[in-house]
Amino acid sequence: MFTPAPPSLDAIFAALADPTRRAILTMLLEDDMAVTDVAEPFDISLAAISKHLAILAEARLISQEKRGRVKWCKLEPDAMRAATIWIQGFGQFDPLDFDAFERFLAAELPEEG
Amino acid sequence: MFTPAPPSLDAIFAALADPTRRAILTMLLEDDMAVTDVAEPFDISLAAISKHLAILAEARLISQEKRGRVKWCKLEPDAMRAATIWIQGFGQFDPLDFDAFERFLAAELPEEG
DNA sequence: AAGATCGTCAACCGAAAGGTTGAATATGCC
DNA sequence: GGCATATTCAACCTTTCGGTTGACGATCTT
Repeated sequence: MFTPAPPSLDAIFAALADPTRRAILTMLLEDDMAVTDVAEPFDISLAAISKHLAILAEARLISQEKRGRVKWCKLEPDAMRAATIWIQGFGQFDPLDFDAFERFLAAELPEEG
Repeated sequence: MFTPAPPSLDAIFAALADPTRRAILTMLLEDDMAVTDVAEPFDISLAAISKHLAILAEARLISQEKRGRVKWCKLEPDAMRAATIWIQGFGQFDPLDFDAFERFLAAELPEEG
């Protein structure tokens, strides 16, 4: 198809809900990567990684371009921006207990590396 | 438990991945609501809504307080903020094709009301 | 006390998620 | 051509998800 359907918030948030996929996105922040290289640090099969990448691509969080036998994966920030925009539709949150928030982040973020 | 576990990004994004739950959050933006009133506009059973609310509460996107026989649901923006913070860890996205982005929003947002 | 209302629980269901393995399909290299 | 590499496909399995229904425990009302 020439004009593919826009990614849904369903697809975007669902894609982001999996820790493996979030880790993949973080890896792609560094550089574009081939599927095999994406798979390398994980303990799951290459086929499973391939599926994860398909889900990320479906949500348009990444794009995939095949050059030769290698399929390159590239971060596509637009979909993530769409997610934040939706969330920010919830308005200016009240200015808030930043200490508690920092503690929350300190506890949460190491989980992802 | 006195200090419940912090919500995981897994739970937050998974909670946001469902359109019914996003609609509920949007409703709660207006005002705190009782479970029955949350359920009213939807075509699914009260039990199903109750489960959705439990998932939102587990992710700490809402809190629930029982007063009398009524359980009040209240938006809790911290978890959403955590989600945006994670996403924004992806850095300053390149300034971008706003036309395309506007078109994307026009196509996507009506779905949620 | 009786009856209505609010909400959850428990058991069940079909579909989707996330994983596996083995075969298949391209492509690159000698 | 023949072999190795890169990736996906197909079939399968188990667990989770989103829904249903009916019974139940609380709580208000009369």
